[in-house]
Amino acid sequence: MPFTIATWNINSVRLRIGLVEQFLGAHAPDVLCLQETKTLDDAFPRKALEAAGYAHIAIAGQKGYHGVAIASKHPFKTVERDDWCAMGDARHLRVSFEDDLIVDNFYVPAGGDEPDPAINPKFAHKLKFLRELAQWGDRRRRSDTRAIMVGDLNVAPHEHDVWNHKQLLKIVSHTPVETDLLGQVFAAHDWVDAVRHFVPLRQKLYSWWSYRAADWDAADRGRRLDHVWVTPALKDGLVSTSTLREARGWDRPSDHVPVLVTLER
DNA sequence: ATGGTGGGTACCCCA
Repeated sequence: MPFTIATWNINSVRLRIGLVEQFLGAHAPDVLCLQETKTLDDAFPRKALEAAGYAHIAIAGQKGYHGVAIASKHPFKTVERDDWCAMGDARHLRVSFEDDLIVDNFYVPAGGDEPDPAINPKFAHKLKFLRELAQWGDRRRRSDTRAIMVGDLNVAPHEHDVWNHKQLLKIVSHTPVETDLLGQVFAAHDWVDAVRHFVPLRQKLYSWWSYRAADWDAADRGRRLDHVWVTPALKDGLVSTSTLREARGWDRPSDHVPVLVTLER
């Protein structure tokens, strides 16, 4: 049975629940992982997702900032939430399914504007979060573990994950210290980039375009900040991927678009 | 070199 997972930084799930419903109606992933839900759990639009066929919902919210959620057509076996950098932020959820498939959903700190941890505490926090992720990856996992890691990792790791590699080297999300650290996270578990598995590294691909550009589509100054990684046990089952650029042009859009991966589980 | 827009919240935080 093919299984489709989607990840989407929604930038307020309450404001954009209509877009979420539209997306689910059109693409019907088995599992949708959201970031930046920006709402307390009590105010999460649970009923709308249930009505769309997603009866199983895991939420980690906080007031105003951050917040992640996982909505699923299939029941969870376990739901866990880790605290990263001992900040108490709602930036992570892990669920498993009856067949022991694991899904981790992350919202990595954006890191502010100044890429210097000595003067920018937000950037220091981001680097610490990525170092913890690399350590987390060090935990020994069985070679047959079937796990998927998704989320807004707020790092565009490769040259063609940004519109201008040379110019972005000084910009938070594409600085060498960040891309090196994300590389360590990636290597720690022998992850497979399920999107780049299908889209060659030489081809530009973005999942985020700033709200500040006058014409995001024409300027096309995007970055690929949203990722879907799988363990080697799932690699041979990878079927397809899509990054829904058109969603950036929807009415009152998120600045991120959904990224989907289909695989045989 | 600068400032641009869009969330949340409560007059300022964050992306």
